[in-house]
Amino acid sequence: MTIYDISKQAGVSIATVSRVLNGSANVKPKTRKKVLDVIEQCGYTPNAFARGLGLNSMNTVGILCADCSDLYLAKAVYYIEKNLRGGGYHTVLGCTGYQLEDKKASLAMLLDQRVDAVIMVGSNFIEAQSGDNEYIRDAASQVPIMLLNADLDCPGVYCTMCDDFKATQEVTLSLLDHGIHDILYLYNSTSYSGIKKLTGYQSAYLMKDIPINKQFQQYFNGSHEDIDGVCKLLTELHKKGLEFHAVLASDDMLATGAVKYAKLHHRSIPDDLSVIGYNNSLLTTCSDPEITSIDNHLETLCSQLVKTCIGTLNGEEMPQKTIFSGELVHKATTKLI
Amino acid sequence: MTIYDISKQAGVSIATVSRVLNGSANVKPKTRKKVLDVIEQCGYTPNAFARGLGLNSMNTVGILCADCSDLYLAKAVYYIEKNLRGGGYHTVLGCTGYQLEDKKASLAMLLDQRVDAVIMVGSNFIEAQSGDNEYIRDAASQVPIMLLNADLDCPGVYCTMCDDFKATQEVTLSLLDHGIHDILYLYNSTSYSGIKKLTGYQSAYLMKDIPINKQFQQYFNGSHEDIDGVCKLLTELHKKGLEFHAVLASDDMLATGAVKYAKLHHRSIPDDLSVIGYNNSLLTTCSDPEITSIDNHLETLCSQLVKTCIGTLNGEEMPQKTIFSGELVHKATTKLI
DNA sequence: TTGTACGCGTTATCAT
DNA sequence: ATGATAACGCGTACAA
Repeated sequence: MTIYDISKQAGVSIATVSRVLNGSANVKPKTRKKVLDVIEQCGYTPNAFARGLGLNSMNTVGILCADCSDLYLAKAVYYIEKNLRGGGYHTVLGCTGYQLEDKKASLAMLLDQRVDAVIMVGSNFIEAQSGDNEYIRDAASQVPIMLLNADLDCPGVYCTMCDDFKATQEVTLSLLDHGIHDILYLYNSTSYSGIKKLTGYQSAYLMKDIPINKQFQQYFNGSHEDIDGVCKLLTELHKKGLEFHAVLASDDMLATGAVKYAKLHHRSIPDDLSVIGYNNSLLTTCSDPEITSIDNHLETLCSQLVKTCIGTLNGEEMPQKTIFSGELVHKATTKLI
Repeated sequence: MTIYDISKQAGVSIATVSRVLNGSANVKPKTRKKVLDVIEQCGYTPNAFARGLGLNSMNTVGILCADCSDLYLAKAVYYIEKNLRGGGYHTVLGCTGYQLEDKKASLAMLLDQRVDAVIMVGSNFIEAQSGDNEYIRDAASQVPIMLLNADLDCPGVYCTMCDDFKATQEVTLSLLDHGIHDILYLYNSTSYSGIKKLTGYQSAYLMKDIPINKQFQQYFNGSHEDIDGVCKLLTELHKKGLEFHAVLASDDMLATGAVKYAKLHHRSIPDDLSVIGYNNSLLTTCSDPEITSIDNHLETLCSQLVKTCIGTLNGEEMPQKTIFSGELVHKATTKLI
């Protein structure tokens, strides 16, 4: 069933059918109705490939994320897809994993597929070595690239992020002000935003002129679901004699591990130990006590990102960087005001 | 940059370029090299739309799920996408929500986009009223439809699922055998597999000739993340005087709520109360104690589903139904063998 | 082994 | 307001 079949049955030319299909004004109401009737009756749908060939677009945006089964990334994908759909765009998804070569390959696949734009979700897409981001710059010369929670200065690259630095800085300051100076910072990512969070923590110490103990910055090198591993790490530190009265984690999973550790060693939360997570995800309410966590307003970020994306595709001038603030959500693992 | 440009620069016809591109055997090695060099040098990529138009396929499969931020569905999407990519297919994602009309619209979008097949993830896609599944049957006449954890008898529809009935039946039997007769069954879905799980529970009572108390079948009508709501529901039942010494949940989130309830009311797990979840997700290890849960081998299901999908697309004869067994994974909320 | 020419189903540009 | 026709870029049957 093609546009020709419709045109014949309706007794008009394909041009007229096309006009009806695309809502062109220049078509007599009576003709329009006739054509629409035939279309309805035949259950005709325009061929998307032919349309794509002609317009050089299938209204499709690619989403890249390392692992869409990750609690946080999954939510991001969800919000982004929803907003894209609302804007009339299809979403093609690629989970790249954390290896650079795989990221490159996935991005190349999307470009081959002629997506209109690419959205890269998660700061892990920006590598520490500037040269390793070259493939993103290259891609940006072909289609707009949108980054969520990452930063890359380059024409065609648009960044939407939460000010993670400020968020951890403020929380750390607050803890220090309450007399808790031995804050263990627990992190599992050295990505762009991972580093931002860490430096936020460090800067608070600098501001208060309190010396930083490197022992208090602990990198957890395990899977994103290995809560027990986190518990073990803290237990080791504990046994080594490291004293800490707060755990600030770059991730709710890590914070959950900290709560487990506290229970295992009968340390009372929040009196003896405060725990603060990041993302304010479902995990914060699974734990007992529920975990205080930094919320980076993911839904807002995603909504704004897609607005910027669609705006750009419409040829509008859009901001290269959009930055929101995080917010500490108090629950039961802290006794701060 | 088109195939014409390449053909000119290489001094051959577009047919030869096309042959090189598609790995046709009938091309002289020397010619092939020359063409490949030009392609390499120009960074040429075939236009996917034109290719799609000619072949009537862009090697794209649509995934539909109600909510890809749901822990379980996200994992499914992850595995499926991975397998599809491995098989050379692109993935377009649609989150439909739980409303029938939205599901219909999403499916229609995918068909308009001319995907090669559609994968519907989650039993919530099969409605209780048979007529409400008509849109799926219609779609199946156009492209193969793959169902994960759902069942629909219809040509062109392929089902891959876990035997949820057997899984809950066996667990319930085991509890009954251990003398626990007051098992609260907690569920939040009346989908195909939701019903299967429930009837598995019921059938165990029938087999043992133990009367069923309807009070023990509790439907939780809340959000998929409302752990506190679950806790409240159980508290209410408790206060009403309903006695139960086990909670069998259709979902780990519900089980997490049950653990919370137990703590709140100082009921010891597993001595006074056993708790069993479903899906064996991350949530089972977030709780303290860790939750015994039924694992339905999602990764295996997804891998098999994609095999069936790709096989079908290759014109091979594939089984209409593939059924795997679930497995109880013992953790700390049960004392069964 | 290679080249020519047509078809795929649209959109868009001109005429009329 | 409508129609004829040329792109769009590729795959492929057929010819050479």
